[in-house]
Amino acid sequence: MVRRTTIGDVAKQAGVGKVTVSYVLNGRARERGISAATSQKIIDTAKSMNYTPNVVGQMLATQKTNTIAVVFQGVDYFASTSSFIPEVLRGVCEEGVVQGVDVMLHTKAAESMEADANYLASGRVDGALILRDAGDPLIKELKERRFPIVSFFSRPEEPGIPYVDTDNYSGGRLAAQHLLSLGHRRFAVIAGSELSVDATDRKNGFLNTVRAAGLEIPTGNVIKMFAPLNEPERLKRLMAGPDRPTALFVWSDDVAFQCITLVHQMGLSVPKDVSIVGFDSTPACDRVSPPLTSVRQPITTMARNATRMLTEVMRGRTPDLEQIVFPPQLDVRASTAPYSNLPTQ
Amino acid sequence: MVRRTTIGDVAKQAGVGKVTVSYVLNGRARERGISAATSQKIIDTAKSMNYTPNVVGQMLATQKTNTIAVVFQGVDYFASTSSFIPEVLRGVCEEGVVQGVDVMLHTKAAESMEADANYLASGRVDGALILRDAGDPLIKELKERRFPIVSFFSRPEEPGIPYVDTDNYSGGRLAAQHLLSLGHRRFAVIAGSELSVDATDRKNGFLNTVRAAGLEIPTGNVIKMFAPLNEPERLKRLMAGPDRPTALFVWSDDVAFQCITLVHQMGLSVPKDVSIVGFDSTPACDRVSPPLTSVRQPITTMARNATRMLTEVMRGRTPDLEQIVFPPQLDVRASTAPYSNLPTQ
DNA sequence: GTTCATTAGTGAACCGGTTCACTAGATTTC
DNA sequence: GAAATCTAGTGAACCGGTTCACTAATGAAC
Repeated sequence: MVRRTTIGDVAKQAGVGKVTVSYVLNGRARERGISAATSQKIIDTAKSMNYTPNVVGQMLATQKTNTIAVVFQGVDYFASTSSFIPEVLRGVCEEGVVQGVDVMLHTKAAESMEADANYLASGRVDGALILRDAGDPLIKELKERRFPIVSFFSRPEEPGIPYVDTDNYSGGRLAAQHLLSLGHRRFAVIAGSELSVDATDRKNGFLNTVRAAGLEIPTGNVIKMFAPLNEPERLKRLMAGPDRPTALFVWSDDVAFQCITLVHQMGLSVPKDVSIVGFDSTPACDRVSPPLTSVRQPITTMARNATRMLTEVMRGRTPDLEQIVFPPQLDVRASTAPYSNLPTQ
Repeated sequence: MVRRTTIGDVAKQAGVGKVTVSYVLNGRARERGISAATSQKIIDTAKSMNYTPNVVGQMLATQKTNTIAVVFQGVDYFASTSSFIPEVLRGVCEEGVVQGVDVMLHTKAAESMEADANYLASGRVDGALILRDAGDPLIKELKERRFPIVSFFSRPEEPGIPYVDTDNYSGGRLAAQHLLSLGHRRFAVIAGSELSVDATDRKNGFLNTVRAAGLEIPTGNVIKMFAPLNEPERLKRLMAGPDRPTALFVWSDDVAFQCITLVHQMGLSVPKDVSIVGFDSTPACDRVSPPLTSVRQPITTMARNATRMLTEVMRGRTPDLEQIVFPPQLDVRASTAPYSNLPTQ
């Protein structure tokens, strides 16, 4: 990199003080009573010298970086095959452009929570969008340090933290209602981490709705599974049993895709032998076979809202809403069908 | 945000000059002949005051941000349903952690190339990974400004620019050889942008290999298509014709997925009526039906290499290799089958 | 012909660090 | 015992901007 022209160079060239250059280039000429002639001269000089202000200098002086960080649970979040991540990032980036903030990816292999907190609060970013489990200590720590954060796709345990989320409980209920109305009576739930309030809400929404219909789901039919599938055996055993469920509610599309594959491997048919409902309803649902019925959350919109909310918090305004909770919708595709007790022919 | 403790606060508390604090905390105590006692006192004081250096101050003083930007063609890159983007980002982030650099997403709605260049060269990042068409003026401009860049997943037109890419021509050849060996004789190529050297290489590798086998591909059978599919009609018309191709080579998985859907919609079967080969071989290939045969490039590895290369360029070292070109591999899945002239039953 | 207001612009401090050149005292060398 | 070296540490400049408080010159008011 060659040495860049500084504000001082421009000032010298234009024959004014660098203060004046600063005011003019920041559009505060009128307010400071800088004459039109001087303004023009400065603008011309700056242009001819190809001057662009050094952003780091500005950051230090203004104590603002105009940058936000996106913090996921970990780097393996990027390993998912659904388009959840890209859609989140698209929303963040789009709104970031609107709000004039840059987006930084924070995926440090967090040796410690302290390290993460120090990193974020070290002045490099003005705020952070956080996708972490509800009780994550990082959230609490940052709140104590008064560092601006917005939790998204996760309703935090800690009170007083702004967040953007889907009504996951209703999402679980939608899935249950759909499967019940198709005549299903034996269910299994593939649940996510019990640390995630969101995954838990989905599960509970489903379970309670089924119970309200007078049915029971044996505890053995509630299985915890992540992508990449940790222990497919439990699901396999369950699906091989005599009273195997005829319908599965899976906490995420990504895991649902893998369940389809697994069920197919067992020689069962979806949806003839078993109906499957996923969660997220990303475009990938249309590409799998059979296309996956899934509870949709408006990922990009949610990400945009979270970003806007964060910029408001950063600017010291209390946002209009401290929480935004989106209602989910059910996208019915081909992976669910009416219950039939006819065996696969 | 509360006012944070500065290096001056620590110095005062410890009863030393702030210079001393700086040296000690940067591990240069020995080198500067600071006594062990003083060192320890400073370290203890810093810890007890919860001091973490202000990164922006460090950036300004050292003239280094230890941050790199990732620049895609545009924000719509994030709209793809294959896991290309997350895998790229995973590679970049993983290697970023190793190299100690932060990762910034640059997706400004580039009003002008100048604006992009100014943004990147404004001192906020030390270098950039660029995924742009070969002839993109941004690449040329940044090179002229001596701004450190590495092009990845694209072989730039401009000479002297380090890049990491796949041997796309060979990739096209692999696809052709596979389909030829299956007995196919009538092909179509779904090509990407003619501005992309990479997409063009893939196409040419395929076409030339087919020609070398003594076969011709009518120009009408080479169709340009992006995701989301711009004009599916041409492909539809082609597939409805009497001499419809029995094998398709598609420049990207994402578009290939959509081709499968489209072909299915026409009532044709994959691979019985038509074999399809994609490019990238992302994990999503296993989830679609039929699983997509695809030319694999090691996306995450490539991203990691590009990142490491960029940090070397940033640090003024000429990297060991100015270009890294990975050999592609063919992952045969179920979307390709031997040619048969039996109609679908 | 003072006083007051306006216009046009600047000096110096500040943001929070890093680093070079230098010093004061203690010890070693010859 | 004077010079040289070593030890432990610091002052001041610098990175590139922003902003407050102030000034000097001009014109208007009474």
